Amino acid sequence: MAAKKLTIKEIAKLSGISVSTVSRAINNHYDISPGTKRRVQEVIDKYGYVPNNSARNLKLNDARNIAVLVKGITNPFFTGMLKVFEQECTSHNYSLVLEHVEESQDMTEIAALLEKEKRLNGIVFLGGNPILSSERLKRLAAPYVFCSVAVTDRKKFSRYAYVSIDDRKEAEVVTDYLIGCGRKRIAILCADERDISIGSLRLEGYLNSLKKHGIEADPELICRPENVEETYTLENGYQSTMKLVKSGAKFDAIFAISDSIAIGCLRALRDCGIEVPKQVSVVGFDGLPIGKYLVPSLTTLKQPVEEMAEASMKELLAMIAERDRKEEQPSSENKKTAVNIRKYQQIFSGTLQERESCRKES
Amino acid sequence: MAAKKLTIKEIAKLSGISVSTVSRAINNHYDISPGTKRRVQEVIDKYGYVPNNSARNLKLNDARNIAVLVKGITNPFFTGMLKVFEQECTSHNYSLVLEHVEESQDMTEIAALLEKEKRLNGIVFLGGNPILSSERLKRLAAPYVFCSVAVTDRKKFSRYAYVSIDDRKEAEVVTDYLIGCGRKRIAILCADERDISIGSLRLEGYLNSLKKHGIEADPELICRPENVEETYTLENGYQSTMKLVKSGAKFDAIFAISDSIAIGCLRALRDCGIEVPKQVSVVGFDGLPIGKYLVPSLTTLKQPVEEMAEASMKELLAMIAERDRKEEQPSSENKKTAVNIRKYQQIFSGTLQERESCRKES
DNA sequence: TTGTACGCGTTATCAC
DNA sequence: GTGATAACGCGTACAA
Repeated sequence: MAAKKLTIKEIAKLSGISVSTVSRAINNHYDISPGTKRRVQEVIDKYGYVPNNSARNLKLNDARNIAVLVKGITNPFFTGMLKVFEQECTSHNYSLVLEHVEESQDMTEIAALLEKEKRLNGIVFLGGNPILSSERLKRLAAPYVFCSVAVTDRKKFSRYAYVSIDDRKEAEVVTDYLIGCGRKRIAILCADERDISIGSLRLEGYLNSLKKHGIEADPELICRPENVEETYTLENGYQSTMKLVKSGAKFDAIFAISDSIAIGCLRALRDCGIEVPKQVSVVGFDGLPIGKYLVPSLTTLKQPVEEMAEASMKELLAMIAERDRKEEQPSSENKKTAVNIRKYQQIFSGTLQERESCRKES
Repeated sequence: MAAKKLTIKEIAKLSGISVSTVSRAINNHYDISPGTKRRVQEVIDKYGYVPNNSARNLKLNDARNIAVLVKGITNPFFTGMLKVFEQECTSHNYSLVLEHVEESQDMTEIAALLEKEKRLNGIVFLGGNPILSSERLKRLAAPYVFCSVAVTDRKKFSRYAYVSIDDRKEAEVVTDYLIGCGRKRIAILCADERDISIGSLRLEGYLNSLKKHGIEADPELICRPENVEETYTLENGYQSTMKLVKSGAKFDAIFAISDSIAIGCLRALRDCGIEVPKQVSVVGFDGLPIGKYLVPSLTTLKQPVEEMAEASMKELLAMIAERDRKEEQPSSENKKTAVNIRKYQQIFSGTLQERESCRKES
């Protein structure tokens, strides 16, 4: 009755075989006879033995852990990615360590701690701003990849692997589109002034487009959240729009820098008796699945989330493999510098999905 | 330059103090002088030492891991909970191991493997159906709690800790409400016939309500998904509604058993030129934040997601603490049976949120 | 208050 | 092809 802990030693005893042979059987070593292997397997199955990962990790110095550090876990934009990360980890026999990072926290700091604590094999930085302590980053032993982090300055990122879209360009596409639809007074629901992440990039794209078309940017139409905890939320979209309407500013289109903001915006316009797209066109950003089902359905710039998540994982796994290879045959070169050497950088393209919230007639 | 691995031994050497004392310093033992403790801390800070968790786990036989097994990770209903789980884990110094379980997979099977592999301290079963291999469940050494799992049969669950709502009752509340609004021909967008989870419970609640009010259930109005991979999705709501409308059946209200389904439904009605709530009232279930912002805003039954997640974690942590206590002072009783002995079971109440998608006039 | 020595469960290296 | 044993990094009983 005493629930004796099942260890490899126990299994060895029960099967009348030495621990080393049992270990060989478990790990599919080449130098083991099919017969003994089968015998060991039978005992293992019978008692339901599962090796202790902690011991294994300690010995192998490999925990097979991949961490995903995400800023804003409730952001639906990340939800679709999370599933991909989880699947990729599982299929490659890694565990996914999910860590939510507060808005105010430094991702690199948490990563540094986590890396040592959990012996991470790799790290995905998901979302957030590009305030990177390159000092700390340099010290990370594990390969890492930035996914959907605002690449404000490519030079600054030149040493890192990242997967993202070109926020500036895509925001310009969106604005171009609105202008092409005949809109002249385009408001933007953007981020806080202190934002130095995708918020500022998308604003830049908007401004670039206006400039290109000879339209002067009107400060009245640049709406920033006030006293709002989180930018990319329904509530912020609602409040910002309300404020815009109440300001009395004239506008015939609104560019919301995320779909969540756009959805809140649509509701606010409705509450103000403003018809979409008859009086005002609205465009979102992200391409959340729900956009298609809204009334009116939401014109938006779709990001290829699954593909981006897949690309991130693929690259991370490749970097991990590369590093393992390097470590096996240590050459004269310094290992440290070789870790993130691939510098894989992929900018995905978004696609504008034209739907009801935007009217084309000028 | 050689990146020597930082171990407790290294720190000991660098600070001229023995390993055990360093260990004591790290773990805040009582029997250490403030002076040496400070000295050790300085060295640790200087070199950025972080203890190796694998070794620690192996020694303590405690990995401080809590696993969340979730069926349908992309379901927005779970997203809000995930954040709470993550926060609770972090604040109690546990790591969250997130594991997505495929629709067809057996959660208990995965739990059994994961438990041994990761030396889990506790398990949260999130969502999914109540097909439980009680044999396997009994074998789980770690405490576990079911969160938002359909409690079809309280007797069957009497031995487990769970947190949920009374799906049957709440669905009845929803249907009662529609009837109270003067609706007589109420369609339900429900789950597949094989469903034995919340889908069937909510259908039961619907049927109970009709019966109570002397309304005969019309098979034409019970809409089940066809060839749909996932039930609780926007697309399923859309398709089911389209089929209902095309069937020619007459109805003046629709009860969608989840908000996602309801949102798809609203869009389908719109595409069919059916006005909500003028011609048809629509009610959802779950209380997703987005419901408030839809046009029309969605009447729905709100589940207290955060509270439910908090309650689940609180209970799980309590069970873990209890078990630790028991193990320290092993009495005559069998440990095994004591593990999940608390049997904490909490049924939360939902709240009906009345909004635009439902009209009250009869 | 501090140091020494052992063991946690596993894998790899070496004999046989 | 198989078995004995050292080592991974840490915490702790025990000795000092």
